Amino acid sequence: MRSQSRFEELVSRFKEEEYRLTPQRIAVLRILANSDRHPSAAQLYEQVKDQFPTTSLATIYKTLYVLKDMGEVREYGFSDDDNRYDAKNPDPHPHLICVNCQEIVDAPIAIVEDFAGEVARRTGYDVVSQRLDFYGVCQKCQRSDADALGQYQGPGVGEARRKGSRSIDQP
Amino acid sequence: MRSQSRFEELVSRFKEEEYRLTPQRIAVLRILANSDRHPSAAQLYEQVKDQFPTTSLATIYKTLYVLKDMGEVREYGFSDDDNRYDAKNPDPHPHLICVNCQEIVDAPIAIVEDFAGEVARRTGYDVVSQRLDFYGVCQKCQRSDADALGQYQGPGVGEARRKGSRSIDQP
DNA sequence: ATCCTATGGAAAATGATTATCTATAGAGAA
DNA sequence: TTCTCTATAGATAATCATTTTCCATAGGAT
Repeated sequence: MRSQSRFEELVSRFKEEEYRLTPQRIAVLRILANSDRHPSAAQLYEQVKDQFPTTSLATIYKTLYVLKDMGEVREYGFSDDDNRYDAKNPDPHPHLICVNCQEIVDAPIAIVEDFAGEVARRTGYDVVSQRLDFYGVCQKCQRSDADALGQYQGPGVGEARRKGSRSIDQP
Repeated sequence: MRSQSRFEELVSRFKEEEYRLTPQRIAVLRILANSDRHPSAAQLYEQVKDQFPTTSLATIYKTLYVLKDMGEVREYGFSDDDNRYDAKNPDPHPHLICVNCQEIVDAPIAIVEDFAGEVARRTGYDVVSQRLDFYGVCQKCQRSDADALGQYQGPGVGEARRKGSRSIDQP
């Protein structure tokens, strides 16, 4: 399957760049390669701890640092929540973020390149990357929590949340 | 002019919602209404301090909290830098971010709605908001620093920066 | 003027991320 | 295998943006 090959790809990149492959790192790579949920460092930590109870958060961050350094992971910052990481597909691509269940999934949209080109043409910018996030209510939440949208009051409205409150901002 | 009326609009909103208009808050509102550079809290603080030397950062954050609560400011988070605020136009709209001089300006693009509609149609999401950031080299930097692009090595590549290092990530 | 409450300011608290330090594990050479 | 050497893991402290607390005071209404 594809995610398996992505894992092997990451392993190869580590060897290429002459980074050591430790069990903890392999665990992180495996989770990242198989996760399409864009986990946070803390979430990665929780999962790795199941296999290696003595692992520390620092190890997670160090591994992510290496991956960033190689360009194999993409880091997404949110104003109210901790960073999320996408190593399954580190190239920029649009995301869908559910304002109800907080899930982040990839948006199967290809028009992005045209859009970036249009921006470049109109502004004179040399566009090299992009970030496209769409906030909304996913289909599952539309069914199970029919008034989720009714409670939404517009961008930036509502209770402000602390940095560590495990929720995504900017609806 | 338009920015002046935006300032008055913010003042009216404060009165509407029965928030008190203190000199410090007025200073923050004035800066935000006139700034198209999406300042950080620290940058706002520096400017307000010129007029009110005893102002504290907490006051800035409290004022921003009120504005967020009213939906009159939009908060943008980056993984390596502090949050930026846009109260001039709090509705979601695309931004251009120069990877060289770090300036953030609005992208004069209207197609966004079509794009969001397309996403909604294809994914079944109830899209309520969006965030569109385009990273590139602005025209000024293309002229003054011709090899800025040559040094760019792709998304997520390069030195990782500390949270407080005054630079925007995710090129 | 008086009272009441929201606000400003200072300082402490919080929490994500990064840096430091040391013991150890990995990889290669003998 | 055994020995070296260096990179890494883990624990802990440090950093820094952001939030909270606490109290004196300013704003607005009566």
